[in-house]
Amino acid sequence: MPDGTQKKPSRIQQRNRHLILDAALDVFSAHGYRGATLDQIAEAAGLSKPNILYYFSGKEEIHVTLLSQLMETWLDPLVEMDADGDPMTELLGYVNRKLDMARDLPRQSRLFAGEILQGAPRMHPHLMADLKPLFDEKCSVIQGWVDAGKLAPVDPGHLIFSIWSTTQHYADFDAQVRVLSSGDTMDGARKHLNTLFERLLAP
Amino acid sequence: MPDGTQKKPSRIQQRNRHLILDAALDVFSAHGYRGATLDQIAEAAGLSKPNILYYFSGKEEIHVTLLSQLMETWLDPLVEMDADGDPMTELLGYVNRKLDMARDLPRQSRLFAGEILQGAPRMHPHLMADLKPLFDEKCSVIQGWVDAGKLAPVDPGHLIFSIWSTTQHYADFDAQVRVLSSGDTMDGARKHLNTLFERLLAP
DNA sequence: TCACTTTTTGACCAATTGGTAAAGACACGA
DNA sequence: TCGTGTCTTTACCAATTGGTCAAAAAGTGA
Repeated sequence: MPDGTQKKPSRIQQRNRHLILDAALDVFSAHGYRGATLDQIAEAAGLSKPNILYYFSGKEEIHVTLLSQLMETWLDPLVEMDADGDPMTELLGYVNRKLDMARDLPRQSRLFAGEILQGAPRMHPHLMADLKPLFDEKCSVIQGWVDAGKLAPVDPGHLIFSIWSTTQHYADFDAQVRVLSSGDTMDGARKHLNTLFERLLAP
Repeated sequence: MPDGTQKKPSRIQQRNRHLILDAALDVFSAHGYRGATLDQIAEAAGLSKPNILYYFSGKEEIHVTLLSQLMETWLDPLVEMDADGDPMTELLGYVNRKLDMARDLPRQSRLFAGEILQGAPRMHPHLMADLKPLFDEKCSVIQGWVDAGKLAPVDPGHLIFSIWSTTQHYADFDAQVRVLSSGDTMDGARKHLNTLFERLLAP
């Protein structure tokens, strides 16, 4: 088995681990943890099942690896929100970055949503360790902006929830959105959400 | 087996079908379709597995029954939105009714979310047949309000998406919300969402 | 080329899962 | 009380699933 403690993963190891994780993202995001099978992942990756288990110790390790990687990507746009910038610009920028992610990384969004939906059994520690402190910090920043009169009074926590829910909706509920709307969904969504949060936040 | 074509389901049939559906709602909403097992449902219902299959022809029929029942409940608050009422009152009323549902029926919300998240494999027909016409109708109503100058210009479809996403977020992402907030979440949510939509929609 | 390591595979489990068959327990009107 | 239809259980499948193992194949450096 590939020794995790060694420094240099071979070219082949890098390629195959990447193939597996990408295939697993497809399968897990489409069917959920329990609904995904190693056979499906193996076929999507173009490898045999035992070969997959040569690179990962089991189904759960693949899932956890995916979730860990996801956490970084997920927090990134929020990290970028700058306490010293213009409040409205920063917040609308955050909204638009989240909307970009819903458009460009829908599989990741659905993987995350599925995990939370089922009570975050595998992600709870990550939420506590990584998300919570960042969330609290950014809430303080927003509260500071409100106190300085640069934003209309708003509950920072619920504001962030609103940004998350409205943007991720277009990835997570895509099947529903597609039934109900025709054509240029994302353009309309962007315009609508910018208006929504601008009107909410203008002092 | 209980003949579905007959008029009178016995007292026992009613009770047991109800027991099964309630247990299944627990299990399906917590683990998703594939993640739920008949044994779990049977145990939660306090019946044996073959006994469950005496009342339902299989796992899928239980799920579909649940989804069909859910559709009615789910559309109800939107049906109630009255074209002849005061636009702002009607829309805020809708927001608050959806928030009530997120608070009182989180299992149903999660069952629905899980189904959509996985591409609505079993619900797509229902969405087309029931949800779509209602959605279109209410979009027209809202557009009428906008045209009459009673609301700020807004895209009706995306407005409805925003209402759905922000309210259901508190049920579907409950695990995350609970990590991040303390105590009186629902009260704060209600105040925040009323402000948000009032500010968006005030002409 | 050869020895040695890394990668891949085919054959195989044990456990779980959705589902069945048939016998038994129960309810209830005559 | 009996007989008939409703309900429940015991015992069982066949298929799927996550995972193992030893051996074969493919690289790799000298």
